[in-house]
Amino acid sequence: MLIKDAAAASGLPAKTIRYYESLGLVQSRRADNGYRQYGTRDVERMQFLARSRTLGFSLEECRFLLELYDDPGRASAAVNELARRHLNELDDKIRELNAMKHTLTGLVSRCPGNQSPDCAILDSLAHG
Amino acid sequence: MLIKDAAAASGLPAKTIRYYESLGLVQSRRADNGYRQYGTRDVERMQFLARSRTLGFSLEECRFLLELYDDPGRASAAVNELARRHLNELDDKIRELNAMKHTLTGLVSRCPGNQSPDCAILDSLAHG
DNA sequence: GCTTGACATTCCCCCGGCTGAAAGGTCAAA
DNA sequence: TTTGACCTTTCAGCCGGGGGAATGTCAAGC
Repeated sequence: MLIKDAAAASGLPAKTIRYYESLGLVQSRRADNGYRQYGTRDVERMQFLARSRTLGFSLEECRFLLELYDDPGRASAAVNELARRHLNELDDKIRELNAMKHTLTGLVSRCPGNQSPDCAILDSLAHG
Repeated sequence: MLIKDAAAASGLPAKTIRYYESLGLVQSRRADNGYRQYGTRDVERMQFLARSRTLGFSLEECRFLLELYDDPGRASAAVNELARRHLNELDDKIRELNAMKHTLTGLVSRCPGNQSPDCAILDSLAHG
């Protein structure tokens, strides 16, 4: 299977697959012409990465998750711990975005949005 | 006022002030020795930028907001429109993070987190 | 007068996670 | 044989800065 088909099968762009290979997250055999060759196993690894990224894990976290996946002697506690840490980061980001949203929503409601220059948003940005 | 004091007064790191200057978001006079000199006006501009960034606006959006702020002939509609667009982006990001959170929360609750290798999180990453 | 330390300057590299472009090699079909 | 769709590598850039090197400036203390 060539990279384009692996990309279609995994959902990762071909460019991203090459990038992940440069980071050692994916391996590839090479055909005689130098083209990368992938099998089912490789595509599954890419899907694992794609799903991990969808959940917001960093590439280093993905690397760790793959290592755990490959290790039959793993303790699920290690996975659980990583996931909980990540959940906390997600909560932090969600809180931060909600704070932005609530502040901005209030400001937008007090900005007339017409042809006059008076604007609560600019006033707030300028003077706190 | 030297850059360190402007940093303390505005909340922006000195390094960030120089970076914003390189982007044309902030100006500076120079003393004879080449040091940047800032006045109240400059610090207010930095605070404007700091607050805009706190609300999640990109630097290009900040540039636009500053242009509007400087333009006495502005229509508040332009500000309102930008703010609403940004609110939509915030909503999109919040939704995305919440989707991650909900999926991951479910997986974490089904991962024992003990010494056994069986783990719903890894299972889900591996097989969807 | 001299040293010390805290400022300041410019410069370029690094982070994450890609994405695009350039310049070329390979291969099947028309 | 030529086209076009693949493939390869390498380099550069995006955003929003941060780190650190090498060097300049200046006030305070001895």
